[in-house]
Amino acid sequence: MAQSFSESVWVATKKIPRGHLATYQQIARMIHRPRAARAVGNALNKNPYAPLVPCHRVVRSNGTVGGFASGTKNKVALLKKEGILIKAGRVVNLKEYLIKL
DNA sequence: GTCGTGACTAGCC
DNA sequence: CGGCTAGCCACGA
Repeated sequence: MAQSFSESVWVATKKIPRGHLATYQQIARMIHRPRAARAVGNALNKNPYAPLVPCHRVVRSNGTVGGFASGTKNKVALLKKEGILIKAGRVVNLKEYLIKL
């Protein structure tokens, strides 16, 4: 499949199971670009699969939600709805929610 | 074809 | 512990 870097990002993000999270670095690693965490964020920002790609399940390696196009608060509320607790814009027990490769 | 920007990460002071 | 700098990749102008 001649998928572009961005497309690979969206595909990898879509694979995130409900109730689980992934870091930008993790996504970058999935697509064989462990140094492209920045590009991952850039791709998700422009993702044409808006509601299809759970970009809200992608957070920073630090556990902070980071920034989101539709408003971080909106994403935080959505994550909470999936059973993920957010505290002060940060994911609680991030390690427990992280997906396994 | 070159420059600048962005939802990042890791290292250094 | 906190802030800043450098490196990374892709895309738009």
